[in-house]
Amino acid sequence: MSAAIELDSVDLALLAELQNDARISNKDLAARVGVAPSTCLARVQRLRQRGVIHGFRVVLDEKALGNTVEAFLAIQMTPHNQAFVPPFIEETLRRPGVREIFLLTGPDDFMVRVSVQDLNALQRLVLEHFTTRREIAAVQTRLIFQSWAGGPIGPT
Amino acid sequence: MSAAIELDSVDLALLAELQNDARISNKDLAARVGVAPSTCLARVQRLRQRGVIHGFRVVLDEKALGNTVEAFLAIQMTPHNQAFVPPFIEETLRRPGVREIFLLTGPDDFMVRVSVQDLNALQRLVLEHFTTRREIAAVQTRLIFQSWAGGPIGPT
DNA sequence: GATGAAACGATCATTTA
DNA sequence: TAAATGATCGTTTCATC
Repeated sequence: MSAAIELDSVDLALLAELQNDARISNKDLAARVGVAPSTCLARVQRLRQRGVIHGFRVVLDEKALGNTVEAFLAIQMTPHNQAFVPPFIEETLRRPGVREIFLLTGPDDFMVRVSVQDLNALQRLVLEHFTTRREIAAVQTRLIFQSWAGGPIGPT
Repeated sequence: MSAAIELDSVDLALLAELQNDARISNKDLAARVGVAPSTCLARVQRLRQRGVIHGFRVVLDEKALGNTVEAFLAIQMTPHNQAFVPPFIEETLRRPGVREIFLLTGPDDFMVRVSVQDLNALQRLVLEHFTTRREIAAVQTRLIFQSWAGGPIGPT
C-alpha cells in the first residue's frame, strides 16, 4: 500500500487508459493494451490489491453543479496547537464545498481547495467555518481563474 | 456544459455513488440509488450529455508508483508576459510529475502540484524546467506532508 | 498469459404510470 | 414525460490449458 512497486509496460498502459476513462469495459481495456480480457481483469485486480489503484472516481463539472467560484484558502494556525489538527480536518472535510486539504511546510500550514456557488458562499464559508476558530491565526483567499490537470504517469 | 443544471435527488445520489466507486456496475449502481437499471443507465448518460459528468478517472497511490515527494510550487511570473502563458502551461503539463496547474489571483500567479520520486527529482524539476525560464521571476516550494480529499457534493 | 464456456449484466423496444 | 419490464445480446469471469 505504500512501498514502490514494480510496474511493467502492461501495468503502465492499463493505468494510462484508466486515467483516461475509468469506466471503460474490461474487454475494451484489454483490446487497447493488447492482452486477453482474463489477463486484463487479473492485472487490474492485482493493481488494486497491491494498492497502486486506490479507486475510481467520477470527474464532475463544478459549473454544472452550480459552483462558479473556486479558490485556495491558505491557512495559518496559531502555534503549538497540534491537538486541534484532527478535528479541524474532520470538520472541514464535512463542509460542503471543501474539495481537498493539504498539510504543508512553509508559512501556510494548510491549503484548502474549495468550490462554491458564488462569492457570497465563499465569504460565508470563510467567516463561519474558518475565521471563527481559535486555532486559526489567518486565512488568505486566492481565487482560481483556471486549472489544468493531467501529465503523464511514468517515472520522474 | 457550463451553466448550472437542475439535479434531482436521484442525480445527486448517482453522483455520490460514482464519486465513491466510478467502476461500479450499472446494475449495482441502480440498486444502490433505488431505481431500475434502465433508468440508471439513462440518467448517467444524460449526466454525461449535459456535461455534469466530465469523465471517470482512476485514483493512484503516488507512493506505490514510486513517488515519495509531493509539493506545491508557487510561481511568480515576470510582469506583462501573458503571451508566455499558453506555452508555459502546455510544456509544464507534459513534464512527468506535474499533476495540476492553477492560475490564481494574489501574489503567486501559478500553483503547480507535483509528485516526484524524491527530493533530487524535485530539485531537478524545479531547476531544469522552472527557474531556467525567463518569464518566471520566482519559485517557492511547499512540501505536502499529507492531504485529504472528499467532502459532500451538495449545494454550498 | 490465453482459451472457451457458463453466468451475468448492459441495453433497448415496449409497456405502464 | 419518465420509469419499469423483459428479451436479447454482449461481457465478465473462471476453470483449464
